[in-house]
Amino acid sequence: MKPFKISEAVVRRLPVYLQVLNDLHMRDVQTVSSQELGNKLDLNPAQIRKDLAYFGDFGRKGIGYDVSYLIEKIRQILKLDQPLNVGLVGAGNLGRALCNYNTYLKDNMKITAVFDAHPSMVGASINGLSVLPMDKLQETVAERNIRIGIITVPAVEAQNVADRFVDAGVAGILNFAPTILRVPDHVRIHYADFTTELLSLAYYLEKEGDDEDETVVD
Amino acid sequence: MKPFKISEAVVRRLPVYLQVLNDLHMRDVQTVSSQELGNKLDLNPAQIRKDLAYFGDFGRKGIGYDVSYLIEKIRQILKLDQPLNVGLVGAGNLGRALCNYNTYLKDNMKITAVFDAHPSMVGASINGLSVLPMDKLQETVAERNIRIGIITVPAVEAQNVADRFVDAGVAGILNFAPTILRVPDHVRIHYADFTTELLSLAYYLEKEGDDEDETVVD
DNA sequence: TAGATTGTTAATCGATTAACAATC
DNA sequence: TAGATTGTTAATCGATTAACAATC
Repeated sequence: MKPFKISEAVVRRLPVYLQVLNDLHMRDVQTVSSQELGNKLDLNPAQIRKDLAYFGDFGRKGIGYDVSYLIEKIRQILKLDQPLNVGLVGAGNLGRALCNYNTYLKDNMKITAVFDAHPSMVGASINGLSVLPMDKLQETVAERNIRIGIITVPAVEAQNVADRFVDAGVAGILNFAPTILRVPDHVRIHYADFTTELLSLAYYLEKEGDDEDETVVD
Repeated sequence: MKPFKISEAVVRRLPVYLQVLNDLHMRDVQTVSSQELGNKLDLNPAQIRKDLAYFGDFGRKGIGYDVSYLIEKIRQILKLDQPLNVGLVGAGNLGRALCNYNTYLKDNMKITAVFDAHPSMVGASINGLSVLPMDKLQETVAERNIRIGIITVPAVEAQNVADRFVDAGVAGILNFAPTILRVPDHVRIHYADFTTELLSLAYYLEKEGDDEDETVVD
């Protein structure tokens, strides 16, 4: 077969599949069908099969998917089968929360450096990491082979931090600040701004006392 | 015109428009065209015009959109023109971070109660709020008219907390735990799991030493 | 008036779903 | 073998984009 591009929608579902599969694995489930996965995720089974089939023939007709094998394969696809070092700028509440989440980002992906522009914050210890000053960013990214930068600073400082990460040579950025950032094409940027989720959630709330499901405009 | 449903993709873009418009407003920009908005957001101008036109005729031909007026209108659409109380369960690092973000969730949307199952955490003060025990959840949601619940507890406890929120009568839930939750149809649930964003970001990183933009499979 | 830009229809594009032969 | 379930093609659905008349 020839190379082809996988759509973002597909890639975005892979971590979700992984989540459910890890859960099944923990509960010693050996095999799962696209039907069962679809039930758990509220997705069409055909879509799940199609998503997985982009990357290979992972299932067995009449049987389903071997849970452990599929976990291994998805981890390979997401490149989680190799070490991936992450740096974080902004040692505030959110930054500290993410550092402590480190256990959740299974094995190979790891926050290995934390930076903060505030002199008073430098030297503090967060989950075993000593907070570094911003002027150490460039060299630390190189030394520790950091390939992803996480931004947890206020919106006004986010672009500046992004520029520093780009200069230092990271390949991807995850931005938690509620602002759009400009980065060169070769750097991939994802947004994790919960305010977007929260505000769009407000749209769907019924007026108090209402009962209907439909969202309407007249 | 007759009632019709607005797609999720459209609703999800509204908060992003609001973000950029607020920024323009702060910089005293009076008027903006769909072209300019499109440049800032990397979106097609026609898409922006179409999105806004679902809700009304907010622009002026030959001129563009009045920034203040459009902000007002989008806030109305998202129901941010009325008070909306939010409760949060899980006073860990992430929960505390969100409480401190309170200033970001402009004016009307506000975290007005924080709960935690840990007795040692109860009574602690977070950004002016005293942490309440879980058995106060039901009555507090009613008393303070809380309509959205935020979940920032570990994955294993998330479903239980969601059930409590549902029983207490919230209309929407924002879940930060990396797990899929089951809620009745009349409760709207949104996910703010950053691990999904982080793992899918890993997929797009070039292998070290590579240079090309294309993501391929063979 | 001439230039700009909206609101909207029609065309295009892409993603989801249904259906089914292959096969475990 | 009979039942189950994949991988994949074709059909459907929905979202994005282009184009342009209306009009400021």
